[in-house]
Amino acid sequence: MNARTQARFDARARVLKALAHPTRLFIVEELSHGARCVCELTEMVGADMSTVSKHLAILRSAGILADEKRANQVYYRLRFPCAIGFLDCVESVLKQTAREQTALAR
Amino acid sequence: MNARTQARFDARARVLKALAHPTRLFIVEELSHGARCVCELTEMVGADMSTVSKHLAILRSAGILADEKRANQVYYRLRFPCAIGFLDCVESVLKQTAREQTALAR
DNA sequence: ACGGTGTTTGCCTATATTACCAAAGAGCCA
DNA sequence: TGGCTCTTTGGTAATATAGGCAAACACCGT
Repeated sequence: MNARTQARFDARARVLKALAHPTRLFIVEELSHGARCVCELTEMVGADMSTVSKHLAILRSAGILADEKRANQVYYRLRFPCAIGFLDCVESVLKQTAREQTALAR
Repeated sequence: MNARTQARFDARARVLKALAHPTRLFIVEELSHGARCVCELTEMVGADMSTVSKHLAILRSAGILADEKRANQVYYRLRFPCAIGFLDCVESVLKQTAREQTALAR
């Protein structure tokens, strides 16, 4: 794998890594319904606000979210709705795996 | 976020985490062209075979790959071709980000 | 059974990630 | 301005991930 190829896959992996966390996926799903501020997301996630803020920063710097300041609140929104279609594929992996587990248990 | 929701997102994150590594993405792309044995992939990746084997094990246990023994070689194949359409979305994030970087540099 | 090839596993070290608390910033409004 | 709310940043400890080497395994062909 040459340097150029390596760089291409590094970039892709960076985006996926940003998504590869339960809390961040939850946030992405929630934002697919519309923009939310940090305090709303913190409430829904149920973790420390600093923790949620860091998760948001990770998603933003990966280019997945955009932020916008309104008064003294910061609203985040999803920049790539395809990130959701995305998760449908993940869902199909999970469903299939579950089906197989059931089959094995029989 | 209740326990049930948590579990749902944990499961999704597990699949994404399996994909979130440059070498593993490279493997997934390569396998989208057909099954390959560990030695072929090792050659292409250019890392230790034990390292590649571990990456394959991660992808397999996430349900993304299936393995099949032929003679004394193990062939891996992609179980979810949608994992590729998947990456198209990632690509769109990257392209957009690149475009913005260019705009900023002007 | 034996040697050889291909693959996986165990062990170890280096590095990365995560979560919380505490403190610093930012911006509104009285 | 000063205080208040919302958000981000820094520090830290616990945990997870990654890669290579060496050893174990698996299976073919003689």
